[in-house]
Amino acid sequence: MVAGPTSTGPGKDRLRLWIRLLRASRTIEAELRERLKKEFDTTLPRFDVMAALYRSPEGMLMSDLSRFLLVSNGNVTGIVDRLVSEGLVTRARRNGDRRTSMVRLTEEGSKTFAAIAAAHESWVGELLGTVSEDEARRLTGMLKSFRSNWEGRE
Amino acid sequence: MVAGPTSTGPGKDRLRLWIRLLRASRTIEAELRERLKKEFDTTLPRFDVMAALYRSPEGMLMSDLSRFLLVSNGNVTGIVDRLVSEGLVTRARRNGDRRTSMVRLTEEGSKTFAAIAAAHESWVGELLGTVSEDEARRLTGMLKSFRSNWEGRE
DNA sequence: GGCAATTATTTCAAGCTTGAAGTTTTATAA
DNA sequence: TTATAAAACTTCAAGCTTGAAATAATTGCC
Repeated sequence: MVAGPTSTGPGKDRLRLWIRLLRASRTIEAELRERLKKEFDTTLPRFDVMAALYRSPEGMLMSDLSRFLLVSNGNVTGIVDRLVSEGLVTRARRNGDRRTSMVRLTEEGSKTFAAIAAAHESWVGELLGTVSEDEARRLTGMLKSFRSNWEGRE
Repeated sequence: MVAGPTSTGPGKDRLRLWIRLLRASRTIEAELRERLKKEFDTTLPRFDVMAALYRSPEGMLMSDLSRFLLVSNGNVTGIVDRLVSEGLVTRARRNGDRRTSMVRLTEEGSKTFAAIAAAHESWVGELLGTVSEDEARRLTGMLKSFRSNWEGRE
C-alpha cells in the first residue's frame, strides 16, 4: 500500500496519488500519536472520541460515535470503557430506551480535551507548515467530494 | 482526529485539511481492506510487505522493510512470520552477517501478489474515480513536498 | 585478543481494529 | 397477546501496532 507503481499506464496517476495520500497521513498520524502519548499520556482514538463528544454537549449514543468516527461498534465500546475508567467520560442509561446509553464528557474530560485540542491544532499547523493557507483551502476542496461516487452503495 | 474545528482563526485551514486528508485515507483504506479480505483472504499489511518485496527481487532485510513501510521492527516480524507460514515469503540467514536475514517472495508469493496488485490498482482507480487524472497529478505534486519541513529532525 | 558499544532482530504487554456471534430491549404484526 | 424481527450494545478471537526490553552478532578501540 505504501509502495508505489513503477510503470506507467492508465490508472497509474490515481494509484500514485493514493500512495502519496497514504504516506502523508500515516506520517502525520504517527507523529501526532507519539506527541499525544508523550505530552498527554493519551491516544489518538481517545482523542477522537473526546473531540466528537466535545461538539455534542448533550451527549452521543455509542452508535452515533461509531458512525461519526467511521469505526466499528465494538471498537467504540473498548475506547469508551477506558475513558470512563479515566473519569473523562460517563455512560448514562436512558429511561426511554434501555438498550442505549448516552455518552458525555465529564467536566474534567472537557477541560482535559480543551488543553489537548489546543496543542493538537498547533502541531497540525506545524506539521503542515509547508502548505500555504491558500493551498490548504484548495486541497481541502478537492478532497471534499471524492467519495460521492461509490460510498453508501449497499 | 476525524472531528473538525467549528470556529475560525489562524491555523484552522490546515487543521481542516488534515481532517479531510485523514477521513479520505481512512475511508479508502477501509474499503480496500474489506475487499482484500473478501476477494483474496489477505490483509493490507501483508499486501504492503509483498509489494515492497516485489520491487526487490534480490530481497530485503527486516530493517529495510521496516524503514520503507514506516512501521516498527517488531511489527514487520509478525507480518513476515505469517507470510512465511503461508508459503508466500522466505527468510534466508546470511553468511556475511548472521544477525540479518534476507526476506524474499517465493515463486508462489510473486504470482499471488501480481494477481492481487492488478485488482488493487483497479480498485484504487474506481475509488478515486471522481478525481481526474490531471487533478490526481496536481494533488500528488502538492503532497510530495510537505514533509521536508520537519521530518528527520532530532 | 578482549571488551564496550552498536546493530539487527525478536519478544512482549498494552491497546486498537474488525467482523461475527451473543444479549437485552424495543417494535411489528398475526 | 405473543412470536418474530429489528435495533443497540457487548463480547470475543485474530490480527495489527507501538515502544521497551531482551538476544545475538558484529564492529571498534585499547
